[in-house]
Amino acid sequence: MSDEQETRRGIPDATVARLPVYLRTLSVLADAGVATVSSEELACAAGVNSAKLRKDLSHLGSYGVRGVGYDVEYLIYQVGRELGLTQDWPVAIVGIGNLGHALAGYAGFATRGFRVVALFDVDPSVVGRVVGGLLVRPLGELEQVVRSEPIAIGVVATPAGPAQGVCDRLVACGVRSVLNFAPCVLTVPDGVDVRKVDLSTELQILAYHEQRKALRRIVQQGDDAPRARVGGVAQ
Amino acid sequence: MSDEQETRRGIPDATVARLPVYLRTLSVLADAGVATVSSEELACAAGVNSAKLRKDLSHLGSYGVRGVGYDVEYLIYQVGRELGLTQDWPVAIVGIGNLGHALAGYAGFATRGFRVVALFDVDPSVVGRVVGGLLVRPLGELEQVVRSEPIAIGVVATPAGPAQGVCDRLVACGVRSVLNFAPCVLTVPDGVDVRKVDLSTELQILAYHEQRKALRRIVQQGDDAPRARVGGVAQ
DNA sequence: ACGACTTTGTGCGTTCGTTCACAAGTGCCT
DNA sequence: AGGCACTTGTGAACGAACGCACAAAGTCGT
Ligand SMILES: NC(=O)c1ccc[n+]([C@@H]2O[C@H](COP(=O)([O-])OP(=O)(O)OC[C@H]3O[C@@H](n4cnc5c(N)ncnc54)[C@H](O)[C@@H]3O)[C@@H](O)[C@H]2O)c1
Ligand SMILES: NC(=O)c1ccc[n+]([C@@H]2O[C@H](COP(=O)([O-])OP(=O)(O)OC[C@H]3O[C@@H](n4cnc5c(N)ncnc54)[C@H](O)[C@@H]3O)[C@@H](O)[C@H]2O)c1
Repeated sequence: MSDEQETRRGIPDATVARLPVYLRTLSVLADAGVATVSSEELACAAGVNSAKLRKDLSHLGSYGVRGVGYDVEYLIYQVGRELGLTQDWPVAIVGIGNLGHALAGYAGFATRGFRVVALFDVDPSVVGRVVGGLLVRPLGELEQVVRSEPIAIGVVATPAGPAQGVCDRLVACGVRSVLNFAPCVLTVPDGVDVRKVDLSTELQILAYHEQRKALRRIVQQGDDAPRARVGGVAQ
Repeated sequence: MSDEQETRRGIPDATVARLPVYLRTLSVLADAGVATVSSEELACAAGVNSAKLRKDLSHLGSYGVRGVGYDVEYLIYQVGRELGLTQDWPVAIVGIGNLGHALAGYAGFATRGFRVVALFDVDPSVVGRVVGGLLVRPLGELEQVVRSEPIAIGVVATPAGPAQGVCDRLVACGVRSVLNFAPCVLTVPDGVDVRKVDLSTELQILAYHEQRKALRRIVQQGDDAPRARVGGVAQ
């Protein structure tokens, strides 16, 4: 497998999704003063299989040393570079409600090359206020601001209703990466990436497994105190 | 495949992860007064392939009618039942900071069978306050409350440092499903499910693709221009 | 009653991802 | 220098998931 292939084809999605986990784990190790780490140790700390970790890292190049392991600092640099974290990515957040407030004030953004540079909302009682050190602007200024600041990533934290419209406006201004918190499917043109963070979905997946575990327990033992009350159906 | 097999073996993970999306899409259709829907229509609205949708739904049983489609209300009931949403799942949130506030006040919880029944924090300036209609309790009361209320799902919204400790205490009280917002890997015994919501990871994945798109654009800059524009392909 | 039409449910080939197992490479110790 | 202990990187087998394509099964109009 040539380097050119790797560059052209890109890294498998499943691997890309795990790189941030490795990066965070490596940072913890670095802070603890660890200089080198084996795939076994790192995999354990990251909660994955060690063969998978080695294969993942092999997509970036041969940065390990056989018989020794990986140099923590060097690997942090390489993973960060692959993820594009050596650049500074300007982020705009639209919808400064409960969630938007939390996002705007989140320190975890800045520590990894992401910089929140603009906040937007339509609510007159929110517009003009300062949240997380930034002024909340009226939605009408979106086009102007997004075009002057080179916004790379748009975060949609509005209710589901206006989400598609907001997304369309972001895309029209050249934003090609969107992080969506609204519980709806966003349709975008080719070349634009959307990722969805959906709390309800996560809870429902947990509920499925929880129900399954409860069911199995009943089948096996016949008598066990249920942890959930059977109640009214909520839509 | 027999129904018993299906019940015993469970539904593929990939399918379970999509069921909530179908459910939400169906709810929107129901609110719009749509009585029946074809797999093609529903798949389009949910943003998936129609064959995939049919295969997903086939795991629940044969609830469609050939030549017609699926009855919206009936399918909502069946999907909800499979996900365990006919039950009421008591939820506890630990860590009522920026994010915890947003979660505690989130209406989307209640509408889907999840009921936040307890909030915990260690910060004296937060403990005792009422957030989202609920009293924030000191962490010391966790064991007592989680055992008296039959908490099914624990949400960890503390910083990464105390997250594992909080998780351990929840698990020790019988909680077998945990939703983790802290940027760290939680280790739990067998039989306990953990799902992680990680904003930084999502942003980093977007950054990877963004960098890739920028790179490709540079490579192609000398060549023909037509590819540069973002096309309006409907999907 | 019947045929044309619509749509589901699924068998099957393909692609993608995971895991095993080991050869090849590296450092250390004698 | 040479053997030994350790670890990486990867070929290969396996398994999960996807999507095409189509037969079976139903509806609807006449
Ligand atoms: N709060 C949570 O814990 C949580 C969890 C999961 C998902 N969500 C989702 O995240 C989104 C935001 O949640 P929230 O709790 O912050 O809701 P919210 O109602 O508190 O905030 C929404 C904000 O968006 C603003 N807004 C409305 N229309 C807008 C528009 N067209 N352009 C710009 N801003 C607009 C509103 O003025 C408001 O400030 C919702 O879609 C919600 O379903 C929230
Ligand atoms: N705010 C965001 O947008 C955001 C986004 C992604 C991830 N996160 C993560 O979610 C977590 C919470 O974020 P936040 O912004 O709300 O942070 P925060 O500092 O505002 O809130 C943390 C809360 O946890 C409480 N806490 C600390 N130790 C505790 C313990 N042992 N037991 C119970 N409570 C404890 C603190 O008193 C505080 O109220 C963090 O791990 C953060 O990295 C936050």
